[in-house]
Amino acid sequence: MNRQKAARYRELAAALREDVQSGVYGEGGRLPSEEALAASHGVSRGTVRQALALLRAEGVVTSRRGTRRVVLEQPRVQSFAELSSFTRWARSLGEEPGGSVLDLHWRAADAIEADRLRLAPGTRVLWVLRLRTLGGEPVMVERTVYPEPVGALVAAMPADTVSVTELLEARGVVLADADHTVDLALADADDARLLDCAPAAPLLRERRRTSDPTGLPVEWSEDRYRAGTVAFTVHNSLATTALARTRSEG
Amino acid sequence: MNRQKAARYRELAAALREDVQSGVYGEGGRLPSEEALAASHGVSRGTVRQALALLRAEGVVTSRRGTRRVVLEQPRVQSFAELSSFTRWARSLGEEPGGSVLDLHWRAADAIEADRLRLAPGTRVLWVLRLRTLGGEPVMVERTVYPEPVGALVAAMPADTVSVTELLEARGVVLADADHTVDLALADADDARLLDCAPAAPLLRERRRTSDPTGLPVEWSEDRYRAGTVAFTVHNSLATTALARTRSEG
DNA sequence: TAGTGGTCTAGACCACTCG
DNA sequence: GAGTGGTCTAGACCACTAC
Repeated sequence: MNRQKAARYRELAAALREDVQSGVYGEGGRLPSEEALAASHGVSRGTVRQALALLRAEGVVTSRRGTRRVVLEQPRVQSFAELSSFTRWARSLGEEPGGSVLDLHWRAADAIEADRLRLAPGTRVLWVLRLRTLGGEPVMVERTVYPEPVGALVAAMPADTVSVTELLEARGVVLADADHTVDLALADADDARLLDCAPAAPLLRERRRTSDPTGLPVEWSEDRYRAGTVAFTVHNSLATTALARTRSEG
Repeated sequence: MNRQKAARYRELAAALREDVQSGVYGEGGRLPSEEALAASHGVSRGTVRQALALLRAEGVVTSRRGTRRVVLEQPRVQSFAELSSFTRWARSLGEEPGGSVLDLHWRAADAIEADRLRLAPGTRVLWVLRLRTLGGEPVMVERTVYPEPVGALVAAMPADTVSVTELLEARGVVLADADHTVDLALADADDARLLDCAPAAPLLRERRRTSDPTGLPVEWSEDRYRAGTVAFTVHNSLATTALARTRSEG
């Protein structure tokens, strides 16, 4: 099928991640030197460094010239896959994701949509309105726009499709990049009705454009979360950054 | 002073970033091959790859096996330094940052603060309340807690210090990692008074812990932005992620 | 001063894209 | 099949930390 062997450095990163998380070195403890890791895992120092760079980006370890790497507090990290898919995210939380398509139709892209999807205004796009639930409770209203080829795939999906993202991937659509903007919005009439909140109630809004490996936009979405249901967390460092979405602490 | 020569790959990244942004390759255009860049800049391919990895993380270019790298839409990227400092961020926007310390005192850390700063509960910490303005308009209320050594530096600062972060850095405090959580909060009485909004008005909340290169927490802060003034944006890809804060469009 | 991570090189092979 | 980026190696030197 679609299998391929993982790179050595990814395997190594996974192994080290597990060691760290099972407390082999202890929080605040020190990792072995790169040289030592290279020897003990039978790879070159370069490969060890690639693996450690991943852990660094995830906020699992620090790194500083002159000293061994230090184990940080356990971060909550999500893979790109979990971020792209509400369904995957919910499952990784151990919650039951649900959702229903409330509206779906083709229409001409307005100026904003065209800009976001890098299309000419007026190009045909598929517009979809979905309600997302977590354990049966309504949590988020999702308004998504798909360009022509992807939209056709979405439109052809059964009405009760649980995860659009997963099905798209099964159809060969590859998601590689996403731009998220998080801010605040007020519930409109639809939001209020669907999320069971007051009109003009504050919602956490995430707008997102996802692209394939070519840089071609695959979807543009505006998601509105009921207050207190989610928070977005980002770990960032001098070198790199990692995004996650969490269940709000309330 | 504190100067040091930048690494070759960072210089190269800066040069390429500039080329891309000045449209040398055009949006959607293709970069020269790694081999070609190595030759033309007189470095090895490894160094070129380090430089390109930076641009990849920033969302400036894509990368895919088998094809030249493609120029993406211009992303708004912020350095870690701009994210750590309200003042630097404001300046990079061309806006005039302002701020005033409204309250500042030593006290015993409560359970939450102790946890966030990885201290024992009851440890002495410095608590600071600040109002931040952009072009004279109140924009954000900042409640920050500093552990002992850093707190002493902050407490010793002149009351009209513009940028606490910059002054801390000048005093030798190095910021290396930050964890951000973005969600929604409702204005309490203080917020409402300071931000000139209604009590219980929705605000965009950012909670942040910043650490030094050792992994030792340096500050913990809860910032509340008036609705419509800022948004947080994140670019993330299969490999990496980059965070930014933007002036809200609304 | 010894040990460590950061940078850089030179070369190799592989997996993938595209004409 | 030619060209490209992804992975991996082996070795070198440097900057910094900590003793």
